[in-house]
Amino acid sequence: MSDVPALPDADDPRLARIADLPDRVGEAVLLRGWVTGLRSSGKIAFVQLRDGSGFVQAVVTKDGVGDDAFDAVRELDQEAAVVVSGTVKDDPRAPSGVELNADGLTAVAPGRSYPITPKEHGVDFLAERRHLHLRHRTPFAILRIRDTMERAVHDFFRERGFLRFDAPFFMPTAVEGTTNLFEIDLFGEDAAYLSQSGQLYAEAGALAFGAVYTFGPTFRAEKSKTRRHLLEFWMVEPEVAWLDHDGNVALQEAFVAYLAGRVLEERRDELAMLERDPAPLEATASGGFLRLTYDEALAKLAEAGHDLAWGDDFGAPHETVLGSLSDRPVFVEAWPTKAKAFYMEPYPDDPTRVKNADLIAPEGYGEIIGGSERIHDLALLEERIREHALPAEAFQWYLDLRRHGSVPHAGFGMGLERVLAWFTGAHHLRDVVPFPRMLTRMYP
RNA sequence: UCGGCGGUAGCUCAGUGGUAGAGCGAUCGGCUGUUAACCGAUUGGUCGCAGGUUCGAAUCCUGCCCGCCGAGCCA
Repeated sequence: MSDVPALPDADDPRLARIADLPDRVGEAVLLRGWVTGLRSSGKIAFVQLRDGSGFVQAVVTKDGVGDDAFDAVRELDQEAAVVVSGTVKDDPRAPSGVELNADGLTAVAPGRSYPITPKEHGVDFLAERRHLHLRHRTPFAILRIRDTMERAVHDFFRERGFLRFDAPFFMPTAVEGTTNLFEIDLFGEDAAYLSQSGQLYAEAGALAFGAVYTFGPTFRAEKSKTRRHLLEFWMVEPEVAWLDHDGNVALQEAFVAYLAGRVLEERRDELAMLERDPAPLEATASGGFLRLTYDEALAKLAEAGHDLAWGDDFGAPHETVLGSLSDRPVFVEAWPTKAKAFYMEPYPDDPTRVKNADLIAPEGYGEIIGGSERIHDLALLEERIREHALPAEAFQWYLDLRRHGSVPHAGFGMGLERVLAWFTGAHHLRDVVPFPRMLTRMYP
C-alpha cells in the first residue's frame, strides 16, 4: 500500500479533536477527519471537516500551501479522509467560533462518489444508507443525546442504591397475554420468545436486592407502522420492594426530570443543532408533573370532544389531547382494573381500579412510562392468572415470590426512544436509534 | 389486518391521452471569505412490475410488488 500517505504518530502532541479546538486557539494542530463539503475559488478553498467529535471549517489558500497542494485540495470529494495541519483561529464568522488556517493537507482515502449529497433526501433513501447517514449532523446530535441519556439512566439509579439487574431476553412465555411476541425456534423443542419486558424477573430481583433496574432491548411483534413504534427498543424497568404507588409516581417524576436536566447540562449544543426548543426540557427538569385520575382524564377528553365509555383504553389521539394539557409529562392514575395487566394491585376500597399510572409526553409523543404497584397477595394473584387464562404452570416461580416473604412492591417501564424522540423533537422513533428495526426495515 | 397517499434522471419533484421536464448533484471552466456559495457549460431515463383499452399510455382500466402516514396494539 505504497500510495497510503504516512499518518501522524498516535502520540503526536499536535493531534487534536475538533471539539477541543476552542481551547487551543493559536496552537498548531493536526486534525484527522473527513470532508463534508468543499467550496473553492481560484486562490482560496473552504474545506468543511468532521472528525466524529464535531464540525469545523479549514481555510486553505494558494499562497499558504503552494500551487500543487492547492490543486490537490480542490480535487477532494465528499467524505474523503484527510489529515490536516494548521493553526486554530478565532473567527466570529464560524458557527463554532473557530476555524483552522490550514498549512498542509494529506488525502488518506477518497470519498468515491459518496451518495448522500448536500440535498434533501427521502426517508427510504436515507434508511437504506443508515450506515453512512450516521456521519451527518442530525444523527450526530441525536445519538450523542442518546448516549447522555443512557449514562444518566445508570447514574440516576446508582446514586439511589439500585442494583443493575439483567433480565433474560429469551422468555418461556408472555409477561402479558395480549401482546404479540417473536417466537424463537430452540432446536425444535419448546418454543421460546424474545422478551417484551423484564418486569417479572425484576420483581424477583427487587425481593432479592431491594431495589433493582433492568436496561436493555425489548421486542414487540406488533404490526405497528407509526412514528411511535419500533420492533426493537430499549426499556428501563426499575422495581422496588416496599415501594407503594405514590412512591412509584414520585420516583418516575424524579427520574424523567433528572434525564431532562442531564441533557440540558451536557447537550445544549446538540439541541441547538437540532433546532430543538429547550423550554419543554427546562419545564420537565423542574418536576411538578400534572397528575390526573383516569376519571378526570375521561372528563378532560369529553371536554375536548372525545366521548369514551368508562373502562375504555385511550388511543393515540386521546393521549395527544392529554399530553397537551401541560408543558411537561402528565400522569394518568387509577385505571379501570379490567383495562390493565393482571399483576396490578387494586385499591382495597375500590377493586375496580388499580394503583397504576401511565405517563404521557407532551407534543404527541405518546405514553413514555407505564407503572404500577404489583399484587403481593398470593390468592389474588392466582385468581388473576386464572381470569386472564394464563398458563399457571409457567407462573409458579412468579407465584413463589408471593409465597415466600411477599411484600408490597412497585415499578415501571420507560421506553427510552419515546423519551429521546420527545426530547430531541425527532419526527420518528427510527431517527433516535443507530440501526432501527421496523416492520419494513431490517437493512442495514 | 384495515384506511389514506405515493413509486418519473444519482437526489427532490413537476408532467392527467399526442416528441421525457425542472432544480439540485456530478463533471469541466471562472471567481481571495464561502456557510445548501455564486456564474457559464456538459452529463443525465426499464416513467415500480405484468397485462389490458387506444391510431397513440408516465397519463385510462385490472392485478401484483414496494414505500410513507395513520388506526388497532403498545413503550
